[in-house]
Amino acid sequence: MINVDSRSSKPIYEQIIDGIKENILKGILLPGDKLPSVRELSSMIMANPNTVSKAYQELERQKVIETLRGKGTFVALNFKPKLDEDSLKNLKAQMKKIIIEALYVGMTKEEMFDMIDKIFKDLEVEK
Amino acid sequence: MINVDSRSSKPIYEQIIDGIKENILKGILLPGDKLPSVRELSSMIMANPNTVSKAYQELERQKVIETLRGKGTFVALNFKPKLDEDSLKNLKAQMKKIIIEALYVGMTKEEMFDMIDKIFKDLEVEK
Amino acid sequence: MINVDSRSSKPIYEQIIDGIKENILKGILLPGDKLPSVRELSSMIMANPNTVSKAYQELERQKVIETLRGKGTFVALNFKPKLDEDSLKNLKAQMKKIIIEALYVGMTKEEMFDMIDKIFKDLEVEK
Amino acid sequence: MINVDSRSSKPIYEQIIDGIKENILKGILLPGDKLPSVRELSSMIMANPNTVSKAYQELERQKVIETLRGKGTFVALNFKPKLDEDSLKNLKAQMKKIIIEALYVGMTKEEMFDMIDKIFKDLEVEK
DNA sequence: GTGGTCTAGACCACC
DNA sequence: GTGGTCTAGACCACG
Repeated sequence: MINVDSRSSKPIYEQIIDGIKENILKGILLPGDKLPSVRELSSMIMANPNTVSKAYQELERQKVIETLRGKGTFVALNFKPKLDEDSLKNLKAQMKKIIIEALYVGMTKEEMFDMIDKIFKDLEVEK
Repeated sequence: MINVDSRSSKPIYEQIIDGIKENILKGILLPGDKLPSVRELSSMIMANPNTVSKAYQELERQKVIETLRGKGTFVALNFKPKLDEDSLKNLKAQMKKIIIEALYVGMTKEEMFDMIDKIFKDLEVEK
Repeated sequence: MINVDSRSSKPIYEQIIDGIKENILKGILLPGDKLPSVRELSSMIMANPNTVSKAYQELERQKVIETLRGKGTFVALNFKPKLDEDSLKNLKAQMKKIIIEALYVGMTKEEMFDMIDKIFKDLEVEK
Repeated sequence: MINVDSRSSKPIYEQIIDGIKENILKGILLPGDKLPSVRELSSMIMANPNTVSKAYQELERQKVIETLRGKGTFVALNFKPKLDEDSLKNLKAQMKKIIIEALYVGMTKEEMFDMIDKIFKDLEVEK
């Protein structure tokens, strides 16, 4: 379900966060679904429990998941996206960087849009 | 010319690398142009010479710039982008992450394409 | 295991790189083996941690070693040599220089081939 | 006659030294031949006179060339190669490094010997 | 514990 | 003047 690559330069806790968000977007995880416990997930992906815990905490901070004390962790029921200026600016900066990199390895604008289209299709597989 | 934010979580040397690449793409820096010396740039942006040096060395490794022995550092004359598989995969992964983030703050596909268009226009200012 | 001569004109970080590559070729270091940590190696060879770090980063860039986040640095499992034109040209230039030097101190072609054979034997000690 | 690449990481004065030695080995320059003056050569190869001067001094130290005061610089008449232990050790170390590099970009022993043969043929063109 | 980044300040080779 | 290397010592993110 979640792929974690300890060789990647991306921190493992970030990989977990992104993996869970991706599963929610794809509809594999639905609002109200129970997530594996910290211990379960940490043994599934061979990671340190502290690392999984950090990811869950961050997801909870972002209100993507909810912890019900004693019952476990669940995909939030009423997640409302909020588009604040800061995150928009941030996204734009990151996107800009990627575009510059892409131009520098020789990709054209068309190839980039194709790539993005593919990513969108990939995300809608299960919806 | 190059803006560096020492409070950003992005390493300073990366900001330098990205800034220079951006200036080249925009046509502000042309092939053959001399870059400020390590010491000059380091004092311009209030950073340590070693930090600037690291950025220059990485840019040279990528063949974006060239150093002429004892004369200084210059924008490479014949930069040839080469699209290797690794960097492509990497780009796609980063793009995916950003798209997921964008969807999570409520952006639509159209808004994303708009944003990308704006970035492209921004990069062509001087071309 | 790794000999470093601080009086040599060859930079220390290069000596580290070459030493590790040699140990891998000889089979003293096997794929997956853990390398000493930056701090360990730096104290072993009486060098600054930054110097060792630089060597490790260059080896990682060449995909000779891999770092696992927070766990340490390891000999890469699946190293695939790739023969690009640049490095080939470079090798030939270096080889030419050495041959010229050798002829200048009076070595014959045969003596050179003998020397090379010896080097090959030396590298296969543990294989 | 002598090719100098200011982009190369090899110091220019070394390129001059190697270039002259190569020309002598090839027979393009014969014992007793006059070399261009420092000023002539420096303007021919677009280098700083000091750099050419340094190269000539080093060649003279190695007894490869001789300076006759007021007359100019000449290829030495009676150059005798001397194979001392130090330079042999040095050559072997350099050769070892190159061989390791070559193995690391995937060359086989045969390909290396082929490469060396080609270099020898190249050096004997004019003999 | 691990490696990654940065600073301050030094020395060197090269041009 | 230029960049390249090294040291000493600090701080941080990550697991």
